[in-house]
Formats: sequence, structure tokens, C-alpha cells
Amino acid sequence: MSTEFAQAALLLAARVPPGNVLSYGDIAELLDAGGPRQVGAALAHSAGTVPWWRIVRADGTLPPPLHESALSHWQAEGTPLHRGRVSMAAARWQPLDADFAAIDALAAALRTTARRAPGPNRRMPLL
DNA sequence: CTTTTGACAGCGT
DNA sequence: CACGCTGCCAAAA
Repeated sequence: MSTEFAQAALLLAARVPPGNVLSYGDIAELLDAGGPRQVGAALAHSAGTVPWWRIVRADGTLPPPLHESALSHWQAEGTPLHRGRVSMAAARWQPLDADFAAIDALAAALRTTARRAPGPNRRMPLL
């Protein structure tokens, strides 16, 4: 079972529309919890259950093994690229007001459920 | 309790 | 553009 943060990170990642991306750091910042590395850890553990190619490093690249395979997805979705890497300025997802509401709710839920001993009934209020 | 380890980020050289 | 370093946060050893 994954941590609350991991679930929240994956849920948020799943909200990123095709053709857009968010950086690992963006996820952490939007959730106002953890850090880029925690987001990376969450995705690493997810094993394909989310559109992982929409979460990239701040410079628009992905670590060696993933970068190449991500290219086909980016091309298929029409993600703005620039010299083989994602053009962050153009591709970065700009959440709408409705999205922010959902994200804030998610972050708030995370804040209240996280940090307590892993009890039998820890549940993330889904979107 | 301390150390190591990551799908990271930013800055200096 | 490429390294190299430091800062970062949490989980695992």
C-alpha cells in the first residue's frame, strides 16, 4: 500500500490533460507537501497506472530509460517539444479555477490524513 | 538514532 | 551544454 502523499500525487498526475505536463516539483508544490523526489518515488512505484510521461523534470526531460519511450507519447499527444525535450513554457499545464478547487481539496485532505500512524482506516477522499 | 538512497531542483563553474 | 555541489524530503537500511 502506498502512502497518502503517493496517492495524492498520482491522482493529481492523472488530472494532467494530454498534450500538457507538470514537473515533479510542480506536483509537490500544488499539493503543498513533500518534495520533487517524493513525487518521483510515487511514480516509480506506480508502475504504469498513470500517464507517467506527463510528469517530467523541471528542464523538460526524463531520466535515461524513460525519455526515449516518452517521446512517442509526446508526439502522439502533440506535446510542445523543443529539440527532443518538452518545452515547459508551452506545455506546462495551467489548471483552471475548477481544477484548482479540486487540487486544493486534495491538498487539504492530504494535510489532515497524513502524518499520523498508519491506522487500519486511512482513506484518501477521492476526487 | 544515523546513514544512504532516489523517475528532483537550482546555481555556479 | 555538461558536470559538480548543495539543498531537499521521506522511506528504507
